[in-house]
Amino acid sequence: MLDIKIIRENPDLVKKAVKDRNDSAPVDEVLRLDTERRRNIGKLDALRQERKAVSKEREKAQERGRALRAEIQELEEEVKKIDGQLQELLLQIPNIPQPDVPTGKDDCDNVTVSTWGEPRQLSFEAKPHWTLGEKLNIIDFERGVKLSGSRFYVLKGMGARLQRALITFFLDLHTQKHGYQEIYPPYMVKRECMVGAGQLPKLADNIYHDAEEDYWFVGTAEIPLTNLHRDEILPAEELPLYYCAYTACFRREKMSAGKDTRGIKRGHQFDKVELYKFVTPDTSNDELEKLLHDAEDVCQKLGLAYRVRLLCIGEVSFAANKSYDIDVWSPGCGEWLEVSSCSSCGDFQARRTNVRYRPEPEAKPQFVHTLNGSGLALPRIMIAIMENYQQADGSIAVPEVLQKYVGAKVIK
RNA sequence: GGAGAGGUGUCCGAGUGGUUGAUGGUGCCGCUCUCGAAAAGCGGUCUCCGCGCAAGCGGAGCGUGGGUUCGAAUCCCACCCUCUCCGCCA
Repeated sequence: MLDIKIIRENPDLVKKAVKDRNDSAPVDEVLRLDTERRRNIGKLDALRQERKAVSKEREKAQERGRALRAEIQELEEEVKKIDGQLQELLLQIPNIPQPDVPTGKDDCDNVTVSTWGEPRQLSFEAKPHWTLGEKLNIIDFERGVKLSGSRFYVLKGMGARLQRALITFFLDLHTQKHGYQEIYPPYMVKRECMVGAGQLPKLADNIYHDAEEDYWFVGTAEIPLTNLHRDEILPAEELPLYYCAYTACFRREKMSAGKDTRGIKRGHQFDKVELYKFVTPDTSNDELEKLLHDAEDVCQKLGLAYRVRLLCIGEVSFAANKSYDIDVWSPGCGEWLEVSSCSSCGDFQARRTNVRYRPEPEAKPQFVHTLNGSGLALPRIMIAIMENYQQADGSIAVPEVLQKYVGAKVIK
């Protein structure tokens, strides 16, 4: 959520951001309601002031009191209505991109800012992971479909083991080497958490939801982590806070119907280790770079070639003001796989969740800045490992850092 | 799910219709005292909204949302959460 004052004072800046994102958020309507709201609050406060004075005179002024009550109630309802509308619209306005975010509308306009390693050349014809997975009997697509339908699969034996090894490896690396605290959050959260993280109201179509209890299934650990300190004023000395969390992630993938239906690249359920930071505003730019490096480090330790892309405005997600993607090359399916997306959200999420800190002991509380990044997404990295480390006989060599976690040097 | 108890400021804990943002203690900050520290004393110390360049002025907030009243932390209704016991269960 943006500061209403910023919208009030820089309407053109906000409108440009909305337009560049191909969004249609109603900025003018927000401005109109804001004016309306302030006018009514002025009136209301004056009436309440009078009520206070009148009520002190006890029985003497009951008649005036009754009239005031009616007037106040009417105005209160009006203000409440306007407030509700304003709030609803405010929640629809996306974050304003940072100045160094390139213009553009799709993948083609993203800018590759760095690369690491050489895309692997195999001396034989690379097989896609779905072929390798079935041959090795570590991914069972048929039974996944039998249990839950399309976009589900079952990991078996060393497949399940490899995934578990990766999760543990990621968490160990981030907690022991990068300074993150491990969190195990709920996978289902309240509606207000979805709103806080910026998933609702906009992305409702893509979220699984239990209507009876109004629980919402997380599509990323970013959601519970964003809400971890909801309505808190954090002591300045506790910042920055670095958290990492492993969770399952659930996504309806309605927007991507028919896309990536083969293999394990895009399922309704997948696992991910997420990195999340609460920081002071002056440090958030540096923190984004550090976050990116922490995610890159995982790829490097796994020996996977990758490129880092700075996303253009059209590709930056609703709550973010700047994002980098990490794409890993995978020779089997022959594509760059997005294994991580690292974003800075400024105070956008902190406003929605009301997370603040006090810069100085007596100072007024200020909103913190938040950042998030995958570290990393499991299915994509599984694909990359299987396809990059495949051998001519169809077996898969286990990257050295993973061997102690997997308990084997080769999956065959 | 059933029965009971309870939700007030950093925390503890008063307050059951009328200057109560809210007694008191505690914590925190400043000052006094001291060679220094402790103790003691004095003062300050919540958040949000509106108006204002600012100083400041006004409004709102006692789990949440409604209601009664000239006036509600205090009365009424609904819901949420915590604790204890019972039931059920990984």
